[in-house]
Amino acid sequence: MPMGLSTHELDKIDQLVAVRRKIKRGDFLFQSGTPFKSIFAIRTGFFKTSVTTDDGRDQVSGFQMAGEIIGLDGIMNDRHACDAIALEDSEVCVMPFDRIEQISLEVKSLQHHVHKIMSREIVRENSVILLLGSMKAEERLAAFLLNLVQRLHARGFSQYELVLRMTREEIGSFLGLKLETVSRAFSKFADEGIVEVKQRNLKILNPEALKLIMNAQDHCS
Amino acid sequence: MPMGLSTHELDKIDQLVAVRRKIKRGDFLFQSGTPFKSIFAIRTGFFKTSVTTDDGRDQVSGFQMAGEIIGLDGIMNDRHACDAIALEDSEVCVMPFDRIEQISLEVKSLQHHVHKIMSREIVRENSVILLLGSMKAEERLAAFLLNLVQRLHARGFSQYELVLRMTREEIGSFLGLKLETVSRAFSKFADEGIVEVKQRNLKILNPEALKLIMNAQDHCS
DNA sequence: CGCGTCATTGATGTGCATCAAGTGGTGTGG
DNA sequence: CCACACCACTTGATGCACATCAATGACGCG
Repeated sequence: MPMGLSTHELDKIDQLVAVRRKIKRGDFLFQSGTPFKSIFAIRTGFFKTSVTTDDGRDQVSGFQMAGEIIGLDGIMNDRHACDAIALEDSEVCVMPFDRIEQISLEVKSLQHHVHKIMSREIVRENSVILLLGSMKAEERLAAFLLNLVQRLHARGFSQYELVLRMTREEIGSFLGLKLETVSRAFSKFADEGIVEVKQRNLKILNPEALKLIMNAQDHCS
Repeated sequence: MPMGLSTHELDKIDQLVAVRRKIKRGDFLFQSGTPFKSIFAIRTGFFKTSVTTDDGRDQVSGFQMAGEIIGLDGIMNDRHACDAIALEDSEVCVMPFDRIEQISLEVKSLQHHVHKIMSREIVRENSVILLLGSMKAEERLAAFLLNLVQRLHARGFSQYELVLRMTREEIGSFLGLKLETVSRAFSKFADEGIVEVKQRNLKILNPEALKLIMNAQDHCS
């Protein structure tokens, strides 16, 4: 959250985060097509967002953890453009977007903060596009794991150990791969001593090797 | 641009678009890593944006035409996160972002407009992610062509004819395919009488067929 | 006119999807 | 507390879509 605010400004911002909401594992935080009112700051838990085509194909477009913001896609059109589903019991701060805009008129740093958050989402999606468009299966998984552990580490968790909150199928959907391919890549990494996989518990033994794999850069023009 | 403004508000907004800049074909509008100051509204011309990994891989992340906004990725970090290159001689309105934020504090509708534009970019990227993650070559090309012609049509151009401003390789890069695959897909569409391709001039003879191809939905789970 | 760039088309290879069988962990009801 | 069913996962065998390699053709520009 933005720094260097007066107490008056802080009061304003407090009004935003007044309402909280608990979401059970497997439940929707919001669904594509439903009216957009608020964005959400994840307090605890873990979510996935997924987009759907007219013809029923769908794909995981991101995983979100505590401290991250979800729902920005709804601003345009006043309707949510993706589904958000809790992968574990979670709690979010409900932040009505019209309130945010109103307070942003008075608190300049909040306005800028909102812009940064939206820009960050654009940049994040850019890197997903890059991943999907130009990386091979193992490179994708390596990039995914490094990204995940880096975000967890920034939140005070271990730099090497993590619990995957999603299934292999959901990882595959996010990475544009089939679950079998994800599974095989995990096994290969494990064989090579790069990671230790026990169910959804993962230990990264050799992060440097993962970075090398991610940057294979051999083939693609 | 936002509607229903007072003349005073319009004056404010006029201050934004005072500066224009011409970009020659092949030149950068901005480069990844350079300081971010402004976003740009394309007045005339055509651009591509491309993202790059540390190891030198790069990919086209979008094509932008007149009336579209470019540069939103730079807000976070105050550095551009992608390259923007003109595919033909172009002209843009330079809109200093700090000015936008300043005026947004006074003109509520402008603030909301900015949010919508950023949200639209997020939604657009979501659909690119969906395309890259779950569609086959011909489906991708069909979706690409339909999207392109739809945007051109919204700008008063033909619903069926267009000139491709980019090479096959750039299309391929955007779609996560090799140029040969793009070329073959074009030839296949032409054989089937769905389109007429003469170099970069394209005529869509059967838009419905393209929509069907895009929504093939047969295989993928 | 000749060269460079872009595009087409064919032949071959390969990475991942698909299909299929089997394992292990978890939760439920007897 | 155990038996059963279910689901997530692993692993192997096979096939196919697209990449890769290579040769040729069509523009456009100096």
